[in-house]
Amino acid sequence: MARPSKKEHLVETAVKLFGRDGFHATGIDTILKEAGVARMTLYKHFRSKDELILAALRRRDEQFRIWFKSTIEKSGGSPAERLLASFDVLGEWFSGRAFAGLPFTGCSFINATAEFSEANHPVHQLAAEHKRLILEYLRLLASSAGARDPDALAWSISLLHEGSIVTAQVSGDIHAAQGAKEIARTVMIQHGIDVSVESQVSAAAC
Amino acid sequence: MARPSKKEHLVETAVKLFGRDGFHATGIDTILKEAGVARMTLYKHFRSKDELILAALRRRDEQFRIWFKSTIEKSGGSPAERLLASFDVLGEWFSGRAFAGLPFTGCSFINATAEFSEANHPVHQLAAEHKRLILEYLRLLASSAGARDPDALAWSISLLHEGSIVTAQVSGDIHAAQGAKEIARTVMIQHGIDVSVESQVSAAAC
DNA sequence: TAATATATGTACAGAACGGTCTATATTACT
DNA sequence: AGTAATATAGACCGTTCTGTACATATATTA
Repeated sequence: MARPSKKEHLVETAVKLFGRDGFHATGIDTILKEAGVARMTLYKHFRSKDELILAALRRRDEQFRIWFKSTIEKSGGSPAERLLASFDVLGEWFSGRAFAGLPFTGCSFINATAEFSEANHPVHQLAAEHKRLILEYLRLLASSAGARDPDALAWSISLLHEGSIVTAQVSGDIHAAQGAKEIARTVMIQHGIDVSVESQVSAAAC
Repeated sequence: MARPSKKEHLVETAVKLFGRDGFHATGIDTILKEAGVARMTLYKHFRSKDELILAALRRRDEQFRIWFKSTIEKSGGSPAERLLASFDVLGEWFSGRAFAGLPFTGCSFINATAEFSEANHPVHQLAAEHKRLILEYLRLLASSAGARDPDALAWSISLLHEGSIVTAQVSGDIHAAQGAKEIARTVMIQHGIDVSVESQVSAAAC
């Protein structure tokens, strides 16, 4: 039965509830009830709750990175402009307008390391891998943008991302993304990239 | 009994275990056993686990801010140099050399908002207040340093702090603090503050 | 010494936890 | 149509969870 859905729906429900309430606070029963899936169906597909957590995070990684990249690409600017646009995309996320209107509750991977602090734990490692993949994408943009040191620039942008995520999460700061964007602009100039407002305006005018 | 106050010891044990394993994953019994305190002693002092969580976070807030400020002051430089020194202090924290050698497991307040995402929840509000108090201190330094816009500079430094904390936590990046410090230097220059290496060297030579 | 807090161990309540088992229903394939 | 595989609901298991009850013990202070 239901080849096209039950497992998927289960994982997506898990993504939502783990993201909102955390991993330890969210019980199996809650997920099953919300998803409308039988108990044994879960244990047919996953050995344990931990495996469901891993599956949910893998799904979230895929979902987030696809959304993140494609939304940046949609802005359609130069690589340098895309680096800056990444902060606008974060701002969309913080506002709750992305991801089916679900309220922003921070980055699930940062949150995961909060609950699984051991670096060796599969959940923690998955979180680290997620950040690595995002960093890789930023490195590509930094390189294309002609940065003197693409690794260093990508790393800095990533750090600004994390800072804005946490600032929005903890302090509810609406402008966390825009503030971080201004810092990014300064950093990019330091890396020999032209990010003058004029170049952006002219690009938008094209 | 208990001149070294059982209550104090209980709260400090709670700080340690909540910080390491998270709030929901840490049971009352674990804390009681580790602290060597009887069950009823806990419930004499606190109405519930939630109240113990709040007490632990209040203690952590006090402990951390005192350590943070005093360690910065010890560096003894100008306000501008202290803003930069804050990143060295974070680096000490990340390395695990601070706080009785307990391994770094991220910021307990960021972690708290991960487990209590509702902005109205007392735990979340306490976390926000902690960040506010740190920001206030940074504002003081930024102002003393002669920043053109002390609020904006303090906010930026705070964001860089958060970014380095999360980068160290998730990716185990040893150099997160030093990297953030370099960005901070750039930002401070942008705010009209002299942070040339020469001024630091000469200050150190005095 | 007597009075007063405070801390103790243990047992227990009631709910929720992760995970298993079974018996039934539904599907896909021959 | 018949068969084999799989999804279903829900009872059930042992454990752990927070929080309570009670009777005892210890330490300060008057």
